[in-house]
Amino acid sequence: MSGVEPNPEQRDLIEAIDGLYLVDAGAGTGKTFTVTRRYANIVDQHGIDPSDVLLVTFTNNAAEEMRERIVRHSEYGMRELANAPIQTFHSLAHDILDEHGHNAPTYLGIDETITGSTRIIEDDIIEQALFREFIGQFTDNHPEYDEFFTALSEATELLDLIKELAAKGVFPEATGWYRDGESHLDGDFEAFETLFAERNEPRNDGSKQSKLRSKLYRYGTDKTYLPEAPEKWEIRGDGKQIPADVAHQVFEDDRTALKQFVHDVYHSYLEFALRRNYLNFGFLQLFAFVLLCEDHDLRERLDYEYVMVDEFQDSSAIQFKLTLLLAGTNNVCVVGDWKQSIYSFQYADVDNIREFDDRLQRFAQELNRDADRVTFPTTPVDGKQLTRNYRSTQSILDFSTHALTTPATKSESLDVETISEQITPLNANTDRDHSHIEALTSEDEHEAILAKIDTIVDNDAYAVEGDDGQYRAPEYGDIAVLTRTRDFGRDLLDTASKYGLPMAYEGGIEVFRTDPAKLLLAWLRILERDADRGWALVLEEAGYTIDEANAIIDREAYPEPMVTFREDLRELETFGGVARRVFDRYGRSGPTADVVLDTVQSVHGMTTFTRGELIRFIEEAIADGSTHDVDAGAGTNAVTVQTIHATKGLEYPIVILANMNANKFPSSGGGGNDIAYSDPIGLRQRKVYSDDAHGVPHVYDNWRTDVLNRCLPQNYDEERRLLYVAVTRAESHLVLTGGADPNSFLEGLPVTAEDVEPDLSAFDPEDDDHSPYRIDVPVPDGPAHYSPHTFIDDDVFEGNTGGRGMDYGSEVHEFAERYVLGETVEADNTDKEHVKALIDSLDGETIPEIDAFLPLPIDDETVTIGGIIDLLHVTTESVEIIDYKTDLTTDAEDEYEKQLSIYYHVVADQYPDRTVTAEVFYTDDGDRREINPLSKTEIREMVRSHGG
DNA sequence: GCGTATAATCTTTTT
DNA sequence: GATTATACGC
Repeated sequence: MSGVEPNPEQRDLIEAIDGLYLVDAGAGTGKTFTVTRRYANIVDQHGIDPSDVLLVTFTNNAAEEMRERIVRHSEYGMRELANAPIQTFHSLAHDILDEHGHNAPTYLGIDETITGSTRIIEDDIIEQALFREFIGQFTDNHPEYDEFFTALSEATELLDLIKELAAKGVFPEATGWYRDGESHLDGDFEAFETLFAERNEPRNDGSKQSKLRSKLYRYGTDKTYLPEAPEKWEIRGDGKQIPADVAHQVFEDDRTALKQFVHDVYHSYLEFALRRNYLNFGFLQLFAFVLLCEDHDLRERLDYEYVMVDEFQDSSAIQFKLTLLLAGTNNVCVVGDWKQSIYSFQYADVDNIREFDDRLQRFAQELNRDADRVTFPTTPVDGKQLTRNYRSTQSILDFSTHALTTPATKSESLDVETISEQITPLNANTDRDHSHIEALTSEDEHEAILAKIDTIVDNDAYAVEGDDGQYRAPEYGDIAVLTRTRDFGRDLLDTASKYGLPMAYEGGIEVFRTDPAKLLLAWLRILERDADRGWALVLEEAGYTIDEANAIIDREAYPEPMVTFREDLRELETFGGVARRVFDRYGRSGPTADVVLDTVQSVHGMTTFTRGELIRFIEEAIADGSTHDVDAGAGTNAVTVQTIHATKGLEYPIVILANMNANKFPSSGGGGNDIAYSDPIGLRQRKVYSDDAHGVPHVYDNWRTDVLNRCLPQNYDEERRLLYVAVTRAESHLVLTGGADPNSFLEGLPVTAEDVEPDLSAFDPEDDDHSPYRIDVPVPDGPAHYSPHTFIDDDVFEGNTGGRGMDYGSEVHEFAERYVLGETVEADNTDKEHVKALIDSLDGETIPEIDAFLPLPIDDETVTIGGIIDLLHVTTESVEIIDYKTDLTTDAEDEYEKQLSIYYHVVADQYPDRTVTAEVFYTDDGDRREINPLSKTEIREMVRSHGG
């Protein structure tokens, strides 16, 4: 990070506060620093107050960081800035609607209102579930649209389309489209024709057919077209190009019915959402835009004296327009870096920054068509640059520019010169440049990465700069592995844990693909119809072999405790309750389980799902791989694994860019939607429903859309920008890795990949996660209602410490725990020696200090009794519960069995397949005594008689 | 050696 | 759906 004093470029921007600015701020150039100082400079002016200055960021975290840093450098304190408009577009839109948006929907002919209780749906899969419910109603009410639904493979495609239209500013009114929305749906023939002509140019000086003609080779293959569709030879022509008039033929199509259909779905869904009292992120911006557009008084009241937008390359069309509506003067400053625009799937439009001037004029004109909405002059736009990079060495910066000019496929040709001209070169702030920029490939890429990490850690050749400016050998925490896909990261994490290398995954994970979710799904399936698939997983989890499980399922002779558990679950009224009980039983109380629980509970809260529908919901969530953020609780010194998208804005001394493999990065393909939209071609349907000559319904493919799709060039620019983002995270060293089939990025970048055979002999795979003895015992979700000690007669302990002091017991217990964990501890008294001898004598696995609890239905309530098991001795056949008794009481098993019975049932319920025993271990004389566990009924009696 | 036709193989990111 | 590898013809 830059020092306390801004450099001249930064100072220039900090001081230029009046007027329109487009700032090209490359990676690591101290953007946040400069923006916060500029903000401080603006509010330090006489007569300007934080409420006059809008500062937009794209994440809430970024907003908070900005706020904190401004506090440090302006005369304002946190309290004064707490309500200042430093926020995301979404939260700003939310605030505006909250305060003034009650009737905003009426501008679109919707009678519903937005209230303080209108919720914001953040979870995609929940919105999808609601949307399916909506579509169910819609199809019932609109049989006239049946043919569109017949041609649609998945209803939620319509939701994606609606979100895209909302992000581009295309909204429906009661009848027709808001403002000039419809023109977007009709596309732009001229723009299309340009693309078409480009794609249709013959190659190799006219000797080779055009790309377009080559692509149309498969026209009609595996397709059914209506009879009036042209033949393949008519479309392709007989020369090197396809006939020019094909452009007209495919573009001109009657889209009236399709537009009407999309309009009605869109408008009804807006009504549905408001009726159900929710909005998604896109609708938030939609209504804020409409409100600011229509309510001139409000717009003038709300507008800001100064507007700054950070990370402008991440903005969508609607956000650009919102910026214009919110600016009261031309004191508008947008800051960003087109090279880091990687969020197009979130409707970010890189041309907002790359073609800033054009868009500014066009949007302002559009908005001013019927009223003066953009009241300030939109020229001149002053360009500024930040070119001093405080993050990386010069060799990494030089390397990074190649990322933007490397072909993504073997055949892609790029205009390297034109691209290079658009890149503002960055200069490293440091003269030191000892960077390793390396590449490797290996059949076993995961192992090769681990071996590489092992080479790097503690190696002075890969020295990194410490906090004190001194160079030191790297540690695990200095390294980040970045990947294109989550899957690769997760697999790598598994491999790392196998070899005991500290590694943590940060970012969203596919929560529903995790263990807790699968267990929940299994039990829901069992509840629903004793489904074999459910039992199979539950039995496997309990340690049954596949053969044993199959036998049990065939005979429907399910283990007693499991049947009891199933009946317990039946009693529960909510899905959240079922989920909680399942997670409790399996001791899944981590953050992942929490997220699953939250999601299930909110599904229950927002929808009217039956159990069957919930099962389908989870199945779909698994299939979708929908993700949620989970707090992974990363270790202090561990290698970070992230997707490239998740790593934006961060930096690491050493970056390993992994999974540089064909078909992975960049990924190829991507299926077509049944209803698609793009700027030049507008709204299109890919399939058309029609009756054939015999009156039998058939779905036909739309030949026009088939040709149109092939006219749109495949564009890998964003993949290159992703590559660029990954490379520019590195401060000092960079390693690129690939597998057996490396991609063309790895082959095209100026670095030679060495093929390696990973040597992992240095690793000691302790592998305790994969022990055959592994056992998980349920841990309490909160404080237990009772400790087992409650039931033990106090007289047993009375005066039996033998003068050794009250802490003696804890000392022995602690010794035992540490000894089991393999720490070096000294047995300095006879009790400890006895404990040591005991532990040494046990084969299999020993697990110390395990929380255990037993939920026990008693009368109308569930009483939970919980405690800590001192030691579990586990083999593949048996589990032995051992409780150390350090007091001098002997022959007290009758009392101790009350305590150990609790533990016994917890473990026995969990592992019906193993022989479970419980015993006390008198540490004073090393005597072991097995107890006879009380039955659950006896325990119930015990609790009742105790007054519980 | 070059161009065209055909078959085989892969298919994501998240505020 | 798109790329790449391969077969085949000129």
